[in-house]
Amino acid sequence: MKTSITVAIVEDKEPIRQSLAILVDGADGFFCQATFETAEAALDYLPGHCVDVVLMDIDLPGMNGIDCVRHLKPRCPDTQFMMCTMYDEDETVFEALKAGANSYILKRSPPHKLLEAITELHEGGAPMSSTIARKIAGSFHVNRSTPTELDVLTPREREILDRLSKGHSHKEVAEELFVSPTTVRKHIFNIYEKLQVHSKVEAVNKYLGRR
Amino acid sequence: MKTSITVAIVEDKEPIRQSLAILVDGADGFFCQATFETAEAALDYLPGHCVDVVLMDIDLPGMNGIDCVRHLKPRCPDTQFMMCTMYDEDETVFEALKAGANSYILKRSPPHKLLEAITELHEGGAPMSSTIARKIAGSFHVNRSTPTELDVLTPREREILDRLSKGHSHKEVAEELFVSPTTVRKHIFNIYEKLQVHSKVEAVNKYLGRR
DNA sequence: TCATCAATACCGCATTTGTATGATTTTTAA
DNA sequence: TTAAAAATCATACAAATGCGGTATTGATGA
Repeated sequence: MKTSITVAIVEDKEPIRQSLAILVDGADGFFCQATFETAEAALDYLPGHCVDVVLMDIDLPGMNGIDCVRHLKPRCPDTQFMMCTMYDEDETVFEALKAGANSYILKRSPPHKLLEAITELHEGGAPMSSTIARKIAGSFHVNRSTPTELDVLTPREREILDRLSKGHSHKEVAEELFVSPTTVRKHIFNIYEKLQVHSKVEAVNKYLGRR
Repeated sequence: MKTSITVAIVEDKEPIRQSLAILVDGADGFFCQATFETAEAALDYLPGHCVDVVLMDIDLPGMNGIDCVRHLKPRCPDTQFMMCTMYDEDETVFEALKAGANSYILKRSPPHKLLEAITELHEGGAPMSSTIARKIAGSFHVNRSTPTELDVLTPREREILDRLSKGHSHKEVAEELFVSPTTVRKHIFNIYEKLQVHSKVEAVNKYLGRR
């Protein structure tokens, strides 16, 4: 037989905590090992009894759920933390991820979705409510509206500039592209002429559109 | 009746393109409106005939799928782009998201998962293969411009770094601050130590909060 | 077909930069 | 008041960079 996924719940509101515990314990393959009303109580118990998955409310009395994760994650690196909350404000989401949460689910999700998410989380995924996922993906999106200035560069030149922008040296770029360092230098020289700059930092600034 | 989700496929390898098209067209509620072998062909057609969802391979001959998305997204802002590829290297994933992709699915995903993902994408989600989602969530945990990292710098060091970020040379900074070039170099060396970098571009990237 | 451009490559020189060591003077904090 | 941190300057060397010229090959286009 396969062992159950052990779960802990941190949630201050009695009825919600109860129904979550019942949901988890009632399902096949899940075991609700502990529930806590406060972040402090969880901090006290969990480091010695690491569970597979923690469902963490954010809006708790005293220490909030995000800070609780921040403290717990280093001490229970194998435990997966699922933020489980009402709100989906940008800042809260990103703070939670920075703190070490692996998943962010809105409480309005239907029960079967929650169980699915716990399983997915335990199997190495990072389940997110769809609006959350969209926020996260969108946070990477940069509108690098080609300021026509970069259009004068050849594809090769752009590739080299891109690597320079990552902090690579002439030699490193040469090795990455399997060409000689002198070739790279020549390309860079051409890039400088086209962009009217005289150093890497200036070129990279133009490339990344920061003025 | 509800209208079908219109889909376009960009994939150079014939058999994969075919089976994707058949999969999509054969399923209820989906309509494969167009397929392309190259990014260039997609760039030519799509801006005039925006579809709901584009399945985009990354490893294409000529322009790659990421650059293709970069060009298409601004012109088809309502179209959702799903990267659909073999590999899951960090850089590729983040580049795709920066370019405007909303979803990133590995080709090894089973067919029914792919259809589910298309639906989820169309409904406002951002479906990711689990390993990808974990990468993305994790990227917030470790990096992201950490204001705390710059806190270790002294005000003077920050001032110097700020001028470096504008593309000024050691000597120029020295003149601006009325100190000797060697002093500036000493400061820069200390900055590098604190930020754990070895070049101006890397330091400036950290200063301006890139990865 | 010829001209142009992109990509490759080499040589060389002066300057800038990265790294290291050491020292003096302010400023700040304990 | 004393110790620690910050800012200043010097010297030195090796590596990286910026700038100039030149040249071959392949692709593109007029």
